[in-house]
Amino acid sequence: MSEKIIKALKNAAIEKKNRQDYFNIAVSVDCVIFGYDNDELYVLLMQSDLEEFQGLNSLLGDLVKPNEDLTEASFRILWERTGLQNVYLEQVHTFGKINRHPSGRVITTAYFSLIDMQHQQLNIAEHQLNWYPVRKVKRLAFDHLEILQLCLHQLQQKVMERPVVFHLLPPLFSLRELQSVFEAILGIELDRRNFRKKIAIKDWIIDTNTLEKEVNHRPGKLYKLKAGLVNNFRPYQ
Amino acid sequence: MSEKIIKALKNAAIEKKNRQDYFNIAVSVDCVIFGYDNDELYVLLMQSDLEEFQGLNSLLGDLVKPNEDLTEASFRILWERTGLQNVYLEQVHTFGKINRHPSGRVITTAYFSLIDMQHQQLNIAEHQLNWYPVRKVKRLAFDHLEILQLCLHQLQQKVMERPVVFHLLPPLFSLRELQSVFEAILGIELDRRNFRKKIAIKDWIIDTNTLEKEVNHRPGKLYKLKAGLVNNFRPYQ
DNA sequence: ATACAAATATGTACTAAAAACACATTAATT
DNA sequence: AATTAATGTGTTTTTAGTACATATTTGTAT
Repeated sequence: MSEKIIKALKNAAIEKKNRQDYFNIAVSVDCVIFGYDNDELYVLLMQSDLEEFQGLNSLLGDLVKPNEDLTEASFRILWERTGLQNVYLEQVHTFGKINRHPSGRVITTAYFSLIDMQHQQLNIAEHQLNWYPVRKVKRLAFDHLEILQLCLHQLQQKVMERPVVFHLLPPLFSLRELQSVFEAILGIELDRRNFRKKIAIKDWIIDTNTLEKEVNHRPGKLYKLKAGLVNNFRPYQ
Repeated sequence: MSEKIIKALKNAAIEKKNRQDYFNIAVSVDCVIFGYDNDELYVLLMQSDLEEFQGLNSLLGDLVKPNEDLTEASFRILWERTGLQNVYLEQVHTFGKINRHPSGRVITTAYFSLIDMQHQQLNIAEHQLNWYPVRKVKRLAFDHLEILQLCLHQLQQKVMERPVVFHLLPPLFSLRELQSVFEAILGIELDRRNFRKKIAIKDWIIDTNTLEKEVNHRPGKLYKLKAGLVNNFRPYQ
């Protein structure tokens, strides 16, 4: 982007008519909010009440405000719709097809977010949000299914390389739970012994010398994430 | 994105005043165009004639038109500025900081592109474009240095996994040239024997049973990319 | 024509990582 | 005390990656 834009913008500031030609694409963000519970990966969706998409669910999204960073907009959405702060967010892709939105030209930047749905208390009811198992989601409004699939794919790519899955778990977790999260995300079964070896090498977690409670079998050791490994947080306010 | 946007858009269509609140972010694309020549990775840059960035170079970019896909916009820029069609393009990231552009709110989606700068004939002169060795680029206008670095990083991540480097080479190339491209992108030296083994396993290239010409030493065999491996092309018109 | 220089071409031994696989241990339940 | 259902750990095998040396081909200089 360069002098061509500069001229366009300066002209736009002067000639109101021209302005319409350059400022007529709306910008939104959409959040794919992943959660994990009981060996299953979930995504948080809302009912679309748009005629065109009657009965379909959609991702949580909103237009970006003029004085708002893209990332800020995503944090705001999470805050407004779920009451959550300090959430892990990662940009994935920007979708820009001309007719992707029935009501006008809207480009959207997709983020995915990982939250501990078991222990974070969400204000789900008041915004008609619900958790759905990712593998059962077959249709969504807009191009949101494509967005969901790409975000899942990106998560799958990343999950063994970077310590991100811990955002889906409570602060203390067993190796069994950790393995289940990986299996839910990757959609495959893993060998327990090899998995533990791999995790040990990564040096992501610390043995807390405490044990699971309230399980009806031999309790597993509880681990926590090593400090200083995660920095992609940002509170909304 | 959902009913909230719908309402906003429908209101916007009716109330002109409101419209300004939603359609006041400009959208641009910026292209990081990589080329390769003589053991060096280059990037195509233009002079910024914006006062704020006097004497600095910038990437090639432009505002996205209301009736234009993001990808189309990138292909258009490449076509308009270089005369090239059938170029490899890949979206990398969208940059949305509020003050990233001195003349107004502009979010930009970055793409990188790989072209064969030795054999494609570019209309470089007429738009004051020049090739610069990537490793020597220390400053750019706007946030373009950050964009360049992220695109390079993404290219580095991708290069061993997917057959993309071939876009930087002519249709026939020697293993020596191929290795040099990898070395230029990754910024490290590779062992010739191990490199060849790795490439052989990937099954990306075919021996054409022809030899290099006009080299003042023993000529190497020429190879070509296997058919059907590349599908991310799109002509602009 | 011969020797030399500069590149291509290729194979093997060693090391590290990944995959396959089995048995002992703990705590709750009966 | 025996049973059940999980946790916890180690070894072998296979695969992939790294380090490394010599023969071959062509052009050039003598």
